[in-house]
Amino acid sequence: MQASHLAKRVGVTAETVRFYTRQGLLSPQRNPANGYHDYGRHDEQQLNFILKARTLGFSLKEIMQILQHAKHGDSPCPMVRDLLAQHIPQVKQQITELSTLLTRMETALSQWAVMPDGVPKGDSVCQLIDNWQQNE
Amino acid sequence: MQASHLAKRVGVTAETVRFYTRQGLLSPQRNPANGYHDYGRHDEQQLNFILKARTLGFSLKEIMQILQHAKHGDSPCPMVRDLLAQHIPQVKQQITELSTLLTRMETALSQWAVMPDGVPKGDSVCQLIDNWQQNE
DNA sequence: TAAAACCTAGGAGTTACACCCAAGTCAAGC
DNA sequence: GCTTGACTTGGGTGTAACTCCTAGGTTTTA
Repeated sequence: MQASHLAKRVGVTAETVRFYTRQGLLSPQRNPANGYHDYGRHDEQQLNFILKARTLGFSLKEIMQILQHAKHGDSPCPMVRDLLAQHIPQVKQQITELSTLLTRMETALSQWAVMPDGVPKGDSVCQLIDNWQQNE
Repeated sequence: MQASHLAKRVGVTAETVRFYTRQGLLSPQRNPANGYHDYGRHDEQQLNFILKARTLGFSLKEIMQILQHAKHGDSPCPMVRDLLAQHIPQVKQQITELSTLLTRMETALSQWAVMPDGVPKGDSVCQLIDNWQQNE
């Protein structure tokens, strides 16, 4: 199976398949006739694994480690649990930060609604921002 | 004023000051004696502007455009309002995506609590992920 | 005077791809 | 047999906002 064929089957671009291959996340055999990558059932399974792991927030680097663990015959499951447990507070943190940012943005926009535009003068660039106070 | 001095005054690292300078966001004069950057009151004002804009979610590229607008003598305020208004739905979208991810992660973790670790066999890498269903 | 602490320009590393390139391959139609 | 189009390959670039590092020059301090 060629890269684009596998890509279509699992619903990603051929670029992504080639990228994962270059990164060593997929290790297809070669077609000796032309040197093309030859993806098989195992590669498709592994690609699906990668995509599910991505959906759960694992990075490619982490997925690589999981795959290598598994190739050694070790159960990667404890590592997978640990990583996921570590990710959760990080995602919460990101959500908190973005929520704070959103509030800040909405507050600023509503404050600016009643402020006039100004022409830059002196060291002032934009009075909306220059005079904006970070009151949280 | 040297980079590290300005950096301390506004509360960023000297690296950041140098980075902004290289990017053209700051344009300090030069000390003719040694070729060092010489930051003045205007640069400090502009750096504070950049940092406030960053706090409001503006990218360096956008800040660059705002600064260039202002340098032309045009009021950047309408652009600033527009950009901020455009950013708000994007941030909301990010929050939504992260919240979905968080739910997915927490659901998986709790489901996995009652599943045993498995040793990789056949084309299976990690049964936790392999058998994980994306039911949302 | 020598070490410590600064400065400079430039390049690399971070993430997960997307896009582009030149060169080779292959199936189809004429 | 030949062209055309669609594929493949490896390798390189670009993305955001820095941080870190290098090599070489400068300034300050003991």
